[in-house]
Amino acid sequence: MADVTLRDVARVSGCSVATVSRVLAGTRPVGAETARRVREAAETLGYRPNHAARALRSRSTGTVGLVLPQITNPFYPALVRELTHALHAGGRAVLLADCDDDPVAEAEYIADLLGRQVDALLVIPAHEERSRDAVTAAAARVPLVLMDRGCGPAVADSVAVDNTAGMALVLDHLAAAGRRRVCFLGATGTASAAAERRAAYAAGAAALDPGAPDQVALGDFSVEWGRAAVDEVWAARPDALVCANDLIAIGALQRLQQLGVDVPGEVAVTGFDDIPMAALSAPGITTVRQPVTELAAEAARLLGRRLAGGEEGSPRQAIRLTPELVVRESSVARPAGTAGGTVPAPGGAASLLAD
Amino acid sequence: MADVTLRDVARVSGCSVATVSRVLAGTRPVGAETARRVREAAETLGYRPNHAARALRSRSTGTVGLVLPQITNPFYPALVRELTHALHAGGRAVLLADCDDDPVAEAEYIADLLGRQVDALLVIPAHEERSRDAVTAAAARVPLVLMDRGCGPAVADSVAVDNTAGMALVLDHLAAAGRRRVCFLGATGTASAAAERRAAYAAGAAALDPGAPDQVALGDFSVEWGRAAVDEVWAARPDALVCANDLIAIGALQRLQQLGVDVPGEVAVTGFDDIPMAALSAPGITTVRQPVTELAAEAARLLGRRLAGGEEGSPRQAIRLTPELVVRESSVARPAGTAGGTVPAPGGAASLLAD
DNA sequence: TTGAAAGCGCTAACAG
DNA sequence: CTGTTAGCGCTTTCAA
Repeated sequence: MADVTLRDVARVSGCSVATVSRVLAGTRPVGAETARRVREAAETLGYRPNHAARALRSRSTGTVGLVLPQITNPFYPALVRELTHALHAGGRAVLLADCDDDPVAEAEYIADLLGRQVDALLVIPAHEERSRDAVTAAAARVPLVLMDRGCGPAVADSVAVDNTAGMALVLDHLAAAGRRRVCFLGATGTASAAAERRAAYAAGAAALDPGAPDQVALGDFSVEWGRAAVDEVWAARPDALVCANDLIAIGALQRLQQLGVDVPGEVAVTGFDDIPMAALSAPGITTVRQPVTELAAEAARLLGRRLAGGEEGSPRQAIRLTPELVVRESSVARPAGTAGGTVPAPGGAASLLAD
Repeated sequence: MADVTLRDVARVSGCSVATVSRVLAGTRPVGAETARRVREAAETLGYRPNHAARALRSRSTGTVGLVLPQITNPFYPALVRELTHALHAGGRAVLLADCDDDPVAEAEYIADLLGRQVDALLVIPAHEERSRDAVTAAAARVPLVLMDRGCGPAVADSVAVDNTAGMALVLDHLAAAGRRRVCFLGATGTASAAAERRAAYAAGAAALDPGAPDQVALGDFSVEWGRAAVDEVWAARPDALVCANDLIAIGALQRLQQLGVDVPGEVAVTGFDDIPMAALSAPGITTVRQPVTELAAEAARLLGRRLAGGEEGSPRQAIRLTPELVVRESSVARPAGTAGGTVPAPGGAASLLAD
């Protein structure tokens, strides 16, 4: 029951601790027979390496810190899931810190994680500017990958969705569906999601309607703002509301339903991110799905490369992954035959189970 | 830049490493002047304790493992948030493992976390029976607290919501609103949320309607089941659907709207948990809010007590916290004056911000 | 291919 | 109150 150490395994298998270490770590060639005996002894004794000792000696804890602005942001749980799986697959454990959207707390968590000898850091910065110092300092000490949001140019390797491509998918879809009077319900600020989606809308909407780039209402990424934004733009009688994320779209949809407006008949509504709620609202929301699994895989890969070494001098990488359009009922009128009674197919909706 | 060790601090402050250790850890009284010099030296050198070395020596990593069935379960992000905050407040870091509802993966993660010398474990078991062996074994090695779900009697300390009290809140509310033909849309299985809520419904519903305890449809905790369940019970023309969780309630609501049924006019719908989506659906769903902050605080407190020691022999504690009823539009007809046009007050809905 | 030995940075006896 | 000393369990030279 008590902890079995390398010495115990060495004694039982009749060789030295050094040999046992080599067998178990596979760092150097060891005689086949010896190796077998060692492995057998380790097995029967139930040997478990002591990571603290290993870390002290080898200066590597096999641990990665994950710093988030807010785990309750509905886009993050799926990302955290994929990240932990990708990192665990590489034999690493994940230390989680939720900084509650506070850059000061974020800096403290980062310092604490560095003190705990994390091998690397994965950070979704809480703030475009105010996270920069802490992130830059941390990036000088360990490999660090930024995710989802930016934090100034070339501060560290980064992985994020291609917001411009995503917005283009939405606009193409709306154009193909014959929508012409388009409005954008977005968010203020310089954060990448807000700024890039805004800019991509402005760039792409002119092709639909010369006046569209000016039909813009800016607030924050919330349901409340989505509700309020409808009232700001409804007088222009748009036939499509392009929302900068799914929460805004949900709010817009609620307000439209309250006003008795037919969606998608009178107006189409689109979101961005594909959070679980986008599939569950009625009508389901057409949105841009972030490639969460690929985002996580890329982040893990970048970390792995830097950890493997030999990349010290290589330039920062900024990886952008192309998202996918998920078409649901909020942008496409149902075929006439299925108007009543049938359950709408929740297009590719992930099944949510909970208790 | 290079790592500063206790020796460096000792040399600069002119005393022994032991003294420095004492000052910084506060384990023993140290002369005021010496302490000052040590602290000053540590400060100017930028000393950061090496947690790996500390862990190796003191057999305590200051780290707690958190093992979850599925972070994407919409009830867990808020719980994870509160747990990490509560534990960080106690100076502990959190190692996160998401086992994807697989008890085998769960056992592996638990073993890995133990190998990493976590001081304690917080486990939301993936399965009532199949998680038991791994949990029991782990509980023999470190303090372990079970959360949210059960895992056999007296396996470890546990913290969960009082499902019986929660269901009683719902039934009282419906009775006061004059509802009499009540149906339960629940889940099969022996997991505590399913079984306890089912039993509490059966016990409480008889007071409303002698036939109500038999008006039960059982599936799983999903939106899909919520939709299907309506069709199973609708023939009985209930005036209230009591759902075992919010996802079932969301599905039920969707199906009812599709059938053109007025909610809450013809039928009231209630949920359980108060996940974010419950506030965002239209109408908002009346539900039982789990006391997430208190749940987390209790779990942290139990862990702290066991870690402080002196409790080795004390019996397992099973703490049940009383939830709160959150009344929204799905169970209460709007006052006549506010029927049209105004934005519904999203009763206490947490503001969700995302990008 | 293997073993002996030297620590990694820190804490905890044990003296003084 | 403070210093000396002995390791925690492991990896990694250096010799054999």
